[in-house]
Amino acid sequence: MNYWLMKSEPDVYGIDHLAAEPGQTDHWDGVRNYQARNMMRDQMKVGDQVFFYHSNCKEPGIVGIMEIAREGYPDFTAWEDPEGKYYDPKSDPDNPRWYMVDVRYVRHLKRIITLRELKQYADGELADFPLLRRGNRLSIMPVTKTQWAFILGLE
DNA sequence: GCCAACGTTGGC
DNA sequence: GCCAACGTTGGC
Repeated sequence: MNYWLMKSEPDVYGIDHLAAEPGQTDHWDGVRNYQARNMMRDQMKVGDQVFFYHSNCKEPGIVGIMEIAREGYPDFTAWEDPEGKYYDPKSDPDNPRWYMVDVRYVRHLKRIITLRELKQYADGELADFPLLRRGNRLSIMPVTKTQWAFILGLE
């Protein structure tokens, strides 16, 4: 089993949105970055555990856990609505450029583990954690089993 | 709202 | 294939 972290802006789609979905499951659409796409398309497996991270907000940090419910498949938001935010004329059903996965809500953390707190371990236990790397902008990143356990231990 | 960092685009 | 221009991300 693999571990991941996925970012979303809570004003756009936060963990409470996911928890309120039917079956507490939804597709993770709108990723338009090749590295992130490759992880969803090629590496994520059903049952993988994922940290839900709130970005671009007052208190950025890890707010909960979800799991992969369906493995990579074409992101139809690239073509369903030409006026849509995620429309990309270079992607179509016959030759999809973008992929997504389905995620299922597991639980909220007992408290938000903030980016500020995680940074305290940037030179220690979380030295290789991509989230803390300078200038990092990846919206999806792998988490090692060790990092996963350490972060959950902070809860 | 600012702006540093980074990815993508497109002219050459 | 280089690289300047541009757009986006995301912390602060």
